[in-house]
Parts: sequence; structure tokens; C-alpha cells
Amino acid sequence: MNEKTIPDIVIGRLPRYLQALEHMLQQGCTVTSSKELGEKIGISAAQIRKDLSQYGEFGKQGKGYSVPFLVHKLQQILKVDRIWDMALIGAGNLGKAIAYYQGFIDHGFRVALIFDSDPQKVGQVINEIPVLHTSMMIETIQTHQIKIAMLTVPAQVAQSVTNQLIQAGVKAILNYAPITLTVPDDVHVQYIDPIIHLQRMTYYLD
Amino acid sequence: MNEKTIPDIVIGRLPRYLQALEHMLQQGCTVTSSKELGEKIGISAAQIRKDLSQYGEFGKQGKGYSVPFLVHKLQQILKVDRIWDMALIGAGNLGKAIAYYQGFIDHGFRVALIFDSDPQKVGQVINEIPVLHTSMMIETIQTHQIKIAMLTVPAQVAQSVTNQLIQAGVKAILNYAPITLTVPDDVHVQYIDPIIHLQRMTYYLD
DNA sequence: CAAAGGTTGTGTAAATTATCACATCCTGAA
DNA sequence: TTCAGGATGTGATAATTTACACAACCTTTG
Repeated sequence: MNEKTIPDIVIGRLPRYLQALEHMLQQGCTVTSSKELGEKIGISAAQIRKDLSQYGEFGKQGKGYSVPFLVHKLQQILKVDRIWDMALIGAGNLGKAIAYYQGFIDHGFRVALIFDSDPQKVGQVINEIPVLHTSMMIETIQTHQIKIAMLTVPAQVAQSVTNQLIQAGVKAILNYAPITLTVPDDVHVQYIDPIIHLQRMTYYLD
Repeated sequence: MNEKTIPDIVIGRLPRYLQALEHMLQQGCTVTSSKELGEKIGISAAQIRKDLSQYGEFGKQGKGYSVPFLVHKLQQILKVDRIWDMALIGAGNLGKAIAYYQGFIDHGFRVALIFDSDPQKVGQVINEIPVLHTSMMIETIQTHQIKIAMLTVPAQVAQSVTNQLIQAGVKAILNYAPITLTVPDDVHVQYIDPIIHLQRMTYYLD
């Protein structure tokens, strides 16, 4: 069953299923169908069934899916059935907003370390976490065995910071800097850039 | 040539081309090739050539592409050869960080209006823009003819705010709230949700 | 001028992704 | 018990997307 690897495009949809299912759970909904879920997130029912069937048979014919069960399974598949410590690099406006975001901890992600190169920022405490100088970054990340980093530094230094993160053993980077990062094959990068998203929409406007 | 519509997946890559090309321009690079560009952003040269050829013949055989010319063409195609006024809904930590972000204005996007439902926030001035109450939202957006909105409100109110935005004539929404929005076909939505992106990466971690 | 080297634009083939359609199964009611 | 209604899981098919390969063309060099 798990013979061949599941395409990344499928993986990309799983978090969206999980998000919608967690909302349902909060609202006390215990059973759903691929049809209902699909309508909520704008994906065809067949697509959802096929995606989920890659990992096993989670539903009951005639009935649908148990929401708590499916949430649990998806959390296992996505490996968010645990707490992930993360490092945040860059304590500017955006970095601070991220450090204060409650959503991370609610979903098993914890900002454990914050770094900045500005001596004025070092020593500040953001949401109970002291800002450390980037000169301590590699060593501290290594000792904490942190695998995930969020990057909110200027584009000019993003690649060099990335190189250091890789050296420190980081395997996943959420990059807010407006630049494509070059990384080894075993390091994953996701990009968050509002400009890119906006430009993708203005294309369709008059 | 423009007979049939160009697939959205192609549109999604154009902003990344533009981003890389603008970096090159800043560094004084005036000519490039699909090979060089592709290596920078991790996309095959053939893919880039095919994408660009959808809109015309911008390159010179044997030579490559003129960077300033291609930047100009992409800006035209993506309709970012002008200034777009935007409304920002939600003046929390994230909303403030967005309001202060220099990158928008550098790329032709201007935060023109800010709204919040919290009376304590209304009247505050963020980056020279006064925060207005959401009760004035529909009317103000209409009179300013604003077509783009950024949403940084709690998930619980995101859909109802969205409905109001649509009523006000907004056609593109950059949604930071962790929920799928339901909108008419002529309204475009892009999602920015760090949790989704992180979960897409933890799948691949041990 | 000729030839070499390099790059584009594109028709075609391959690979990937999404849709369809239906056998199978479960539930509940008569 | 039987039958109707409804939903899953999946093989087959269709659609989309990417990769390949090369003719055409430009530039430079000798």
C-alpha cells in the first residue's frame, strides 16, 4: 500500500482537510462525508476520497467519516500529533507578530528560540522568549535539536542565514523573505510572500 | 495567440520570475537566459521558455532575454505596472506588521484604508493611516473604488467580513485567517496560513 | 564570409493529476 | 428479512502539466 511515494500535491491538500475537520470538531460535528467536506473547502468529493485512500480506509460506506478519527489520522500522517519546537530568525515587526501568534501553539508548533542580529533587539523579551544574537544561532539550534525555522530577515541576508540554519541541522524552513532559497534536497522550504500572492490575483483584475 | 486562456498554474509562476528578474536588475544584470533564471528559482529552463512564450516572443535566440524588458513585460502582464490601493481589515499584531511593510509600496501596492471592529483600535494611526471602524467599511471601500483587501481578522468573523467586502466591490482577497472562504466566481482569494505550510513540511520530517 | 557556440520558441511525447463511474458495503425502515 | 438510500474506495479514463528535442536564429570569431 505504501509502496510508492505519495505525490507532494496530495500532501499539500491534507493540511486543508485537517483545518476544516478541526473546525467541524469545534462545532460539535462528529460525522461528515467527502461531499460535505469538499463543499466546505472547494475540492471535489472524489478527490478527497482518493487522497485519503492513499493512507488507508478511514470511512464507512453509507455513513461517511468520523470527524475525530479522521482528525487523529491526519495528525498522525502529517506528524503533528506532537510538539515541534521552532526557531524564529528576525525580530522585526513581522517576527514579533509571529512570536505572539496564538495559532502556532494551538497546533503543536512552539516558538522556542528567537534570533536577531541587531544589538538593540538582543535581550528584548518577546512573548516570554528572550531574543538572542545570531552569533549564537548555530550552536543554540544544535543543542536544542531544532528542525524547523521561520525566516523573517531582509532578503539580502536570507541565503546566508539559511546556510547557517542548514549547518545547524534545520530541515524545514518557512521563508517570509522575498527571495528563492537554495537548499540541499533533504531540506524543505515553504514560501510566504504577500507580493507574490497579490500579483497572482491582479493578473485577473481589470 | 491569446485565443485560449492561460492556465492558472502558469500565472502562479510569473510573479516568481518577476521577483528574480527584479533582483537581477538591482544587481545591474541586464541580460539573462532561461537556463540562468531557472537555476536561480529552481524551475526548468524549458518550463520558463514555454510560460513566457504564451505572451509573445520576448527573447533573442543565441542571446537570451533583456532583463529590463522582461521585467517591464511581466509587470504589464501581471498588471503591476500601476498602483493598487488596498484595504486592510484587522489591526492586530499581524495587521500592524503588514501596514508597516515597506515591500508593498515598493511593488505598487498601497495600504490605503485600515479597519478594525475594536473601538480601542479605531482612531489609532498606523504608518500614517487612521484605523476606521468596520461599520464604515462597505461605504468607504466603495467610494475609494478599492478592489483588493487583506484580511487579518479572527477566523470566526472572516466569512462575514468577506461577505461585506464582496458587497463593497472587492474582487481580490489576501486571506490570513485560517479558514477557507466562500466567494463568487469573479472574486479571487489567496491564502496565507503558516500552519498549513508548516504541516506540509512536517510530513517529510522524522 | 563561414563556421561554431549558444539560446529561443515550439510540436510532440511522456508523466502527472483529476474526473468518472460503479461495484461494494453499511444503515435503517418496513 | 428485504429493500431503498447513501457513501466509500478504486479501476479506468480524461485532462492537464511537464519534459524532450530540435529547427531556427543570433552573435562572435577567425
